[in-house]
Amino acid sequence: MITWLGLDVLYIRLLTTQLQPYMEYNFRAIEKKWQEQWVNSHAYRVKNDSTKPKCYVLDMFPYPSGAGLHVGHPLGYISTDIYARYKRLKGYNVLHTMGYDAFGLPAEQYALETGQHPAVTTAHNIKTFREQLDNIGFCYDWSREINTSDPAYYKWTQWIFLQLFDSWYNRRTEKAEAISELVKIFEKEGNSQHPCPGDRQIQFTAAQWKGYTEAEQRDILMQYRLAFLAYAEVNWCAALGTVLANDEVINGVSERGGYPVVKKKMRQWFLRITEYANRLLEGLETVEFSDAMKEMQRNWIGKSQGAEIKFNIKNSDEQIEVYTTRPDTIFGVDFMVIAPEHELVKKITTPEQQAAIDAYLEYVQSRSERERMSEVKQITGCFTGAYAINPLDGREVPVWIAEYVLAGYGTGAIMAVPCGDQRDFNFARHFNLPITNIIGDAFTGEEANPTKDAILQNSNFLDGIDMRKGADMVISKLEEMGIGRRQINYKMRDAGFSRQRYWGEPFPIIYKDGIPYAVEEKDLPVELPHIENYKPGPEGEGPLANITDWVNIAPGVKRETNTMPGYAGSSWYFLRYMDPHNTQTFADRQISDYWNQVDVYVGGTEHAVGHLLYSRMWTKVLYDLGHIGFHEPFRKLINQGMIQGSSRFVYRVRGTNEFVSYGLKDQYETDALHVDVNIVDGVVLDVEKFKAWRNEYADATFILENDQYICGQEVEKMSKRLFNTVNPNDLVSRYGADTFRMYEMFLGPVEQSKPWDTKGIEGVHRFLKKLWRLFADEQKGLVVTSDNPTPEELKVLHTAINKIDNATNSFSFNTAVSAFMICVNDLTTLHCHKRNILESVLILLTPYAPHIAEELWQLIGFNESILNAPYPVYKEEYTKESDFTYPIAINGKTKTEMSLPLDMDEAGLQAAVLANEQVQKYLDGKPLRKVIIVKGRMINLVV
RNA sequence: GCGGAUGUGGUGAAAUUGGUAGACACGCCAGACUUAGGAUCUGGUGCCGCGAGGCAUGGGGGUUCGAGUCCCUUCAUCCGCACCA
Repeated sequence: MITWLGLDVLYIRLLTTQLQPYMEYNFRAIEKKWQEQWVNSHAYRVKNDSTKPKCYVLDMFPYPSGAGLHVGHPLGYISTDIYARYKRLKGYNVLHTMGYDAFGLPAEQYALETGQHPAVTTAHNIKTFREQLDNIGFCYDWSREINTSDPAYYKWTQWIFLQLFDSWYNRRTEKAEAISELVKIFEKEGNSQHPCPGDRQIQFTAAQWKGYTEAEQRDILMQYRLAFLAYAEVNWCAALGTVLANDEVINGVSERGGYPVVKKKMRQWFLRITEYANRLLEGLETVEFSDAMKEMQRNWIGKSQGAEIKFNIKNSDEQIEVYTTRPDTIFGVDFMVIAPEHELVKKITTPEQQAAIDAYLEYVQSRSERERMSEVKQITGCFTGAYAINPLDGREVPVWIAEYVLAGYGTGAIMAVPCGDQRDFNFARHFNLPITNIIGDAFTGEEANPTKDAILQNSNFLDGIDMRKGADMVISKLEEMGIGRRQINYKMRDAGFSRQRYWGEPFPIIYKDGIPYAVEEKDLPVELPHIENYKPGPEGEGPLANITDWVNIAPGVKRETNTMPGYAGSSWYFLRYMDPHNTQTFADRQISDYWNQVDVYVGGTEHAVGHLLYSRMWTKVLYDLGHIGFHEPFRKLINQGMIQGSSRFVYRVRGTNEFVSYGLKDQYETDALHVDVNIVDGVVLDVEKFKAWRNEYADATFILENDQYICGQEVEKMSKRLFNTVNPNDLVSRYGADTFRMYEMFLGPVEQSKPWDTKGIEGVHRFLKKLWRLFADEQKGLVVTSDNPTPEELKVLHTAINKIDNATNSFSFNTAVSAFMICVNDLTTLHCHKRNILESVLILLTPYAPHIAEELWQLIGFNESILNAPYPVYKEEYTKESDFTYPIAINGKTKTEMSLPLDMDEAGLQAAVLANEQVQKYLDGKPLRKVIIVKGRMINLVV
């Protein structure tokens, strides 16, 4: 009987699907069909010229990691995809592209462990990423795909590096200029007009310049170049024979293996980004970044105004130069602190203190910079035995070294004013140093007071003077005495640009007798040689140093063996998309003039100070040198929030293979173990899948509650290691790309971070099915009519147009999705199947759910793709109301409401409200004190 | 320690300029249809209260006729960092 019926139903189903093959929402078939169609018709090819206005919409391109794409990646990609499609419908020529930031440490690390060449794993990972991206139906112009590890791409990364190498920053014209121009200046007038940014001590006349050897001249030029060589400390791990990133060092030992890590000075490349500090700061005024983002960049650049002051050392010819933002506090200086790395340490330490200083230096050597920054409560330091002399009153104060003063900032030395600076105060307390109070009652003796508004005391000629005024007086006095000067300082440091690694861009630099020269342009790219062994070279050099045939070009001629850091390729990739196949230049000037700035750039905040500052700097350099016509790369920036993982836990009873459900776990001694979120439905574990998940769990037993195993949960970073990653492919195959796209948007504002939760996806899927039913009925087939729409239907449509247009334009995609739902719900209630209404709905929907929109568009008879349809225009006349339901409040609390004409004036409204019985009841005869009427908003009666 | 962000129902969230807090969803409850349903549809759902009503946007204070929104203060959570003088 049951079989009979079942077969019967099946038969009818088959019959109907054969007769009306498209009448149910078969998203799998629809999405596959249109994705193929779009590829075949080159639907997303973009031309570099058009009569339409241009719009450049860009994602931060991904590093193709082995873990593949997780649901966090597409959040930003879907946003830009919607925006790009929206702008296209609005009549723009839209550049929307994707590529891969393919150089990086993980691939090299993997190669070290497995012997697999990074090029091979990278290519494999890119393939995976591409498949995952294609699944979601993005409108990228894939003919413009780029890969930073492709020689055809990094040829131009190297070329731009050479532009930096061949340039200097002219502080007079405030822009980068060719080194050859600088040489002409030196030949004419020496460097008196252009003090050396790398070393202020360097001063010479034209005659002296001409007398220098080539080596000497090039040494000097190196101090001016925007890409330059200098010595800097790196984290050196002797046991691993390699240099480590800060991340890889934990508590002074290597993360891998736990070997000791010390600092080692190495000659490395730097970018002189500090010369651009002020322009990077000013440029922020011209771009649309969030205030938070601008604030972070400003803080990173860290412009401060202050003074440099020289202190003599007692019984010595040496001087300590300090930078301070508070010259007004100079009479409150109770001691000096210099960085342990400071070159003066050797010179001024007294014999009695030598042993203590040596011991302290050894201690500092073991401390990572990160530790020195974050461990504030631990106060350490050591007295050098030397005394500095306050230049204004001759007071002698002890000179200490301490790790809280860093060599890289300012002059690497500070004058300590314990009554005004908390760190100095703590230091003085800890070492029992006397504290001079120069701010009277403002200083309690219990903590420092960094005020700028006190009246100075105990301050010699500044007594009774306001601090702000005092600062100026001190600077003038010091300048007069020739021992100090006003100085603007930036906390940003020059950017380290060398990595002792294999998987990065080789430098286009050769050394002749130790002097660096640029590789000729015609010899670019300097290709990364293929190697079999990824082990580091001698003395911490990169693996390239091992390839002697490659390194040694001729006797006395060697290649640079460092490679460029991860951010090299990403600092200019947005330019390459414009003209990706050009072999003559990185991007044709006419084409980059056409596309100009990226109009909207979307990516995570983690790049706030790295990538975004570097790419802004590179853009400015290329602009200065005349290669492009704009000096800020990104006109508008949207920061997508981080999708966090929502981890699930099972609780194993200690020493057994038995797992106890969350609610009962406290009755046992258990260990919490991460379990793959993909085998958990909500918090309910699929026990069978769990057993199959890993061999060790095959025989697992369970203590259930209500016949279910309930998992614990916690929000953590989404990571393969925590088994909380969700692959978009799984969701796409279950619900379709359109549902997935809309669900990611429906989750909340793009900018907001939130844990991933698949729960609500059903609601979005239901919405699309409901939309489908406005067009087609499984039994009756297509139900769209040509009837004229009613005012009510037009109102629903135009309310939706208005809301969705505005929401899309302002990246408020979550509210747009809800507007779609409201629209479809309303049309369903109205039984509206009219093409006049539905056509517009489909166009509105195209950016969000392009596959279903295109399918229905074709179903209702269009031959042309919906991708180029004209965006509906909102007409206010359809949504206008004549009445408004006023909330009536008494003393600010809403008590009732009244529907009144919108054009009624205030007097009329007041009369109508007071005449209302309900209102009279609430007023209860109390005298009216005030009536507040906001037309079209609310009415408030104050009694 | 510094910098940035975020706190609204059981959950994700919504709320132009200060003007009806909780739209839209998820979940849950009840019901309809159905052999069945992880399908579809209808109704309900912030909290307390039988009710009138009261209370609600992390806590406390303030400005205002009116505050999720503005100001002060405080707590919690997340992210970043180079103790930046």
